[in-house]
Amino acid sequence: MSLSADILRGHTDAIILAQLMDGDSYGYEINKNISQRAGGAYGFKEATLYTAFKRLEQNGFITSYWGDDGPGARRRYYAITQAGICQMAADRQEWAETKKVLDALIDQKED
Amino acid sequence: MSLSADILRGHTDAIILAQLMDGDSYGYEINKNISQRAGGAYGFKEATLYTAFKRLEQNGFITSYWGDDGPGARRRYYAITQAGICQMAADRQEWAETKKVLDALIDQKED
DNA sequence: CGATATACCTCACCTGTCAAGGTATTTCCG
DNA sequence: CGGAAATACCTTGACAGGTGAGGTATATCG
Repeated sequence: MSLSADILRGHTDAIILAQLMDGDSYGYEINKNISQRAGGAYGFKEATLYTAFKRLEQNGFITSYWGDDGPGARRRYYAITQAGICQMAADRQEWAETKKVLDALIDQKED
Repeated sequence: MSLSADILRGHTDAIILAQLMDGDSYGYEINKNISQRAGGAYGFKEATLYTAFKRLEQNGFITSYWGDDGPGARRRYYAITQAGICQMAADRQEWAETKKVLDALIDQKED
């Protein structure tokens, strides 16, 4: 099953920040890691990804720099900031809360 | 904690359908029930609610009818359709999948 | 009679997603 | 060497859902 976009809306930033907790990375790689971790069930569209980077940087949650060119084209690396780490923690709490609320609302009432 | 709107986006329809599984109801009441079930952490804005009703009805997931006027103003009741019940089941599965994927991506890595 | 609660509805605006299109570099194959 | 493919980045315009602000109508209470 693949998830519809609106379902993930609002979690985009948290997902990217979580990836950057493992160390600096660049767009293509971040997206590949996300797809892999999600079991292929989900991946950002490029436009979504770069829009998110811009937003995150403007908010001070990440910084970026041009890295050494490896194989292929030049890469822009992103690093999480202190503020980004705080935001990430808040996002995790919000996700925990979301699960509680939605479980109560979409309530399976099974058994 | 109150949840930001984007987080719930995409779940609006599922939440309403879930409420209607308990029987026909009308806008104000549905919203009150939702707020209550969510422990006050969340409630739809009226505009969101009525937009959703219209969308759901156009998609054939609910039907509506004017009910007996009780106390206060006239009420429009909504009922879930067979298609709505199917949709609800699909939404629940999607929610289960969402939890899995997001838990993997936002990964707490605690202990 | 006016305030308040109930109850419904619409419109313009904002934000995030994404299809489509574009640029540049490197590698691989023939 | 030439061209295709993979890597890698970025922008634009359109679209959909949420929502602030505003509007309507009825019943109740003081």
